[in-house]
Amino acid sequence: MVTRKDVAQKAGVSPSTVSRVINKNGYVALEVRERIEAAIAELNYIPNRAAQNLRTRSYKQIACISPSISNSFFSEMFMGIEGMAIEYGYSLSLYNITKKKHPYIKQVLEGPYDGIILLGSQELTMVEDILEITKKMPLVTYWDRIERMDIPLKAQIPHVYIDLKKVMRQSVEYLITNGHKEIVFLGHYYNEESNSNPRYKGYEMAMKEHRLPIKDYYKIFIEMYEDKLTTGYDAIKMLLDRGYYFTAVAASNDLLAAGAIRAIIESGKKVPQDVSVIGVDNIELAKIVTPTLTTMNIPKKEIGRMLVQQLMDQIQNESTMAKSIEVEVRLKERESVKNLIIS
Amino acid sequence: MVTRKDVAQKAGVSPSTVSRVINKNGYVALEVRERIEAAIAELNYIPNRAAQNLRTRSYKQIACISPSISNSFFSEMFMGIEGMAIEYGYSLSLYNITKKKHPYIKQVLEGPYDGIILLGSQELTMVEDILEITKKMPLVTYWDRIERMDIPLKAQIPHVYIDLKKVMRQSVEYLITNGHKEIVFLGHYYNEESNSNPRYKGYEMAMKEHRLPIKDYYKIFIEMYEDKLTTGYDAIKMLLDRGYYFTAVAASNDLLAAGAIRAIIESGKKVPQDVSVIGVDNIELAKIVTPTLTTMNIPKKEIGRMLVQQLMDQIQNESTMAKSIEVEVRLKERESVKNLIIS
DNA sequence: AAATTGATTGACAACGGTTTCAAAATAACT
DNA sequence: AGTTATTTTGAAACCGTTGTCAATCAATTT
Repeated sequence: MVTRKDVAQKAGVSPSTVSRVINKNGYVALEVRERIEAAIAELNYIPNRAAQNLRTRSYKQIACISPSISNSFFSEMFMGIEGMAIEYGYSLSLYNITKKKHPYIKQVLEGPYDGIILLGSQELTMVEDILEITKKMPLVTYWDRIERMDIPLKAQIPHVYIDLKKVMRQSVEYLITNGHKEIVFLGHYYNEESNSNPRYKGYEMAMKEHRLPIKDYYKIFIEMYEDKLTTGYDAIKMLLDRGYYFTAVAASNDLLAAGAIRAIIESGKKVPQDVSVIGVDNIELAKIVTPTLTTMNIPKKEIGRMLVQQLMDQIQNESTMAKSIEVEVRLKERESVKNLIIS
Repeated sequence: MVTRKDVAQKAGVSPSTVSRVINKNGYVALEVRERIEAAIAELNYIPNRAAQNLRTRSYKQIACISPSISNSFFSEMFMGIEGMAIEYGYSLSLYNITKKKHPYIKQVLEGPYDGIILLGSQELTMVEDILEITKKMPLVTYWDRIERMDIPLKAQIPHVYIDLKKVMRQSVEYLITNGHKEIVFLGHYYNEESNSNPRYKGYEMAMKEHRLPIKDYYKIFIEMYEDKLTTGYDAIKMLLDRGYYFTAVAASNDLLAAGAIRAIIESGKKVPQDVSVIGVDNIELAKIVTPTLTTMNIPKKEIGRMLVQQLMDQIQNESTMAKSIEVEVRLKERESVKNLIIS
């Protein structure tokens, strides 16, 4: 292995001077710098990263713990994270957590990282684990569940979030504005009762505000798993088979919405002519589906960037204050919602 | 920061002994071991990874360079890679390369990695870069382009691959077996002439073998970009608009196939009743699309695992022989192909 | 009882850098 | 010419481990 010493010898200087050239700090005579650079090139010298890490007490790496990245929601967010991290000179390790196991906490804490970004879905991760990490290493999360935690706990975990209730409410209000009255909520199931389900609350709020009754069959709660992509399909198909009437489906994510569309089309109806569908997330799929999906765009890249910024804040300034940053969501209009008023 | 020294002091032993406990090697009296373990727990001691890396000259990390991981083809492969890497006790850094830039080579070579896995699509990466890396660090690739390189070059780059020609041929033969004769090839465009286009070659071979004429409008070549998800749609739509006749579309990946389906449905025809569509890849999308897509399943997870195995081979045994491993592809039947013979 | 073996420990030399400090050389001012 | 800044360098301490080696001590064999 070629070391700094070899370079120094070849260039006829001391190792210290070579360091100065590598790190571009301190004074180095032009002539000497060139000689050293030549030696570096000639020897194909690459500084030993482990030694640098040891000496500088920093790894220039952050770990990202994420649910299955096959889910394009998270992969897009990851892209945002990566882009921003690179701007800060950091690279990223990725840990996918799946349903079965998560010994990741130990691995990550013992790993060569300066900080951790946790993307959480559902209940895959435990609060205690997070709090444990927080004590040992800078951490920031994007974690659905955090919204449902109590204030003191929330205050301990830096996070970037979107207001799910608000999002769902906007989504449903858009449908209402377009003349829809019979709107099915196709959403996530939470272990707790539905009144702690922010998505449903948003739906409920929009409906109530506009004095629209919520019939029983409007309420569909689904357990989302990575491997169950057709749950939205199944649910809406059942509704249609039983002859229930509705003019729109407000899904709490695009996957469910896509399933709904498929069920509707298969039943012989048309989207959006007969039934409108709206989603949340705006994942790639939304552009591919027929018809293309109107949805609430969650700015995943942007969230990724903010996560990194907040983490860097902690790493660089040792600021202990756990920040909470809300990201706004906007409607992305496409083809899957019909305006019942104009026509 | 808590170091091994602190632990040693607390436990009343020498640092060396603490090391023995951590690494579980050498002799340590039971009683002493317990004392040390207690001290470790109490002090919340975590071994400094940089020091370990430096000392052992290994990072226990590998870098994965991949095209946009939003593409579920690659994210699935990544999942396979990650799973296998963990079994070997390694973790993964992920670098997404995009169209614009790739200064990744330098970054990765200077990074804390024991090896590199390169997932390549199209021409994003340059052969010279790869060869440069090969000289400095264990590397293994899954890279479409490698199949089109000349033998001596190929022999220098360890890789796992699928035979694109064979795959496409199987796909088309399946259509033919199902009674299709007028089959449109909807495939990738390569810079070179089509006779070095393995996908097209496979199509051509199947058609010729069965004495089926290839009409001009059967041949569609498309430049695939991440951001152009609708190119398959556009192409087939044009064909339909102009009134060309065909009973099936053999697409060279699922994205193109999905676009084709959408175009066909929009034109008022049905899939597979009027036109059959077959894809290649078997990405998640294939299950979601309506109708679900019959496609050639590329075992992405499996490829990922083999990539890691081959890399570990290099890392551990210093075996310099660049291996070439072919992975077999199988048909995954779903709903998008109609059997014209039975009906 | 002496000698051999095995278990158990600590001292110490790396590993390959960064960074502080002081010395030496050069340039800039009185 | 003498003094004071400013560049330019190398020596040396240190980062926190691993792993070799020899020393110690108890157990076993001759």
